[in-house]
Amino acid sequence: MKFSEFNFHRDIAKGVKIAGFKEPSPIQKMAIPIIEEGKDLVGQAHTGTGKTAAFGLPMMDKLARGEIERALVITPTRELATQVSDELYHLGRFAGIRTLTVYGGVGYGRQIALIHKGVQIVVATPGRLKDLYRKGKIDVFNPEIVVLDEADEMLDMGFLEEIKEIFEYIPQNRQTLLFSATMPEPIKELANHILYNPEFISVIGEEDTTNNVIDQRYYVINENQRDEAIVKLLETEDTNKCIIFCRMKREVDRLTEHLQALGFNTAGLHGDLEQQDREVIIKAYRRGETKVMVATDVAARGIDVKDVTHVFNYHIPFDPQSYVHRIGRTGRAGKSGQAITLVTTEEFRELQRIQKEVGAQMRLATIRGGEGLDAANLEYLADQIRALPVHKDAQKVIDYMGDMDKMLMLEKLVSVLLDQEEQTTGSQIGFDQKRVDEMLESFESEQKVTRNNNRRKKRR
DNA sequence: AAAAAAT
Repeated sequence: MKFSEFNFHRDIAKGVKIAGFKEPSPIQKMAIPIIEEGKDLVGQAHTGTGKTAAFGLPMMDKLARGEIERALVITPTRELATQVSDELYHLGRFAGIRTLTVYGGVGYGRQIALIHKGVQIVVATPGRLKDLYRKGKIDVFNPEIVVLDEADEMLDMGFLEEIKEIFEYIPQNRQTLLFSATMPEPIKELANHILYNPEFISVIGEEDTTNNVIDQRYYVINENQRDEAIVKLLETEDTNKCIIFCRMKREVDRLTEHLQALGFNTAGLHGDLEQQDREVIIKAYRRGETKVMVATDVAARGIDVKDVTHVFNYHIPFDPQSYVHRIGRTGRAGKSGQAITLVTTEEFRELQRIQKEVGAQMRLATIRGGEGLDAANLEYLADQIRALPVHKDAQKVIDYMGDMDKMLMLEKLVSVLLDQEEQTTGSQIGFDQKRVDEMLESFESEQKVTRNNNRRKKRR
């Protein structure tokens, strides 16, 4: 199937052609005819499926034909609003579609003036939009199509009340489209409330980014080894662009400075920065002028940057859902990606919760050349081994190895065991004695180095 | 408790 079969207005078709679009994606094939028909729609889809064009093209087609005069798109974050707005501008520029982005952190005057001047598409975040409607500043903006983008994210971020209020200001006589990656109960309820007799489409599963293309690893470290581990990983991994996620803004600032001091091409991003600065930083990152972005969860959702090879979780996120969104910044557009999480033994339960709750497939790994960094806690590793079906044999090995210096050895054993456990489903696992002997041998040679390193650290 | 989003 080709885009020409949709019979878009010639100026819209030109935008599609210049953008280099050839074959419509699954969601575009399904959504475009429904939207053209004027029906309400619930679309279940992740970012990166071609969602923006799926609603943007039929919407702008109707604008170009003069069938409608105004459309509204609501997105959860400012960055996403900018991104959607840019894409719509590029697709619709030959039809002269006037698009405006509306969000907080910038002046009111320009936004209000442009709306009164007659923009056709407003892409907005909930807070400022609600503010403008409530103050009666944009009574004139009565959209005939309304798109709720990433509705579940808005729910997660607590915008549901804002959304409901916004819909009180919008005429009932409209076409409403709701997109969401997941369909929790409150979203279904919202859909019932604001949509009329909608069609449902879903493209979940066709591009399951959580498990297929993203290789997910975790490293066990001590709390004070996070910086050291990140630096080592940046040095040893084959990275192009990468994102390091922290939990707190001041952590972002500190780590950014630290990495910059070490000569990494790094920028920090969080919500306390001026909106203008945020955009400059993202643009530079998009262009590849900065390679390492250190960020809070402000960058976890929706942002679509090409060629992000690695996502690092400096800390595991507070919210398990956030893990999925974070790692979804890599492995986009059919490319593979690496998701690496640093975790202390204290956080291990939380990591398991994430694995369970979102079905993430992570494996334990070791940092190349990072002796003394990985699996620095013997107790944790011993527990891991004890939890395995081979428990009895494992205990023998632990006893045999005895002291703390052998943690590297243990860690390797755990890796092997976990691998084995994966491969042999259901059956009892025994130690591969030959493999153990091999590892013991190689360990003997590494032991001295490790011991010396540990001693040096203790003295400090 | 964090961060996001209105100020």
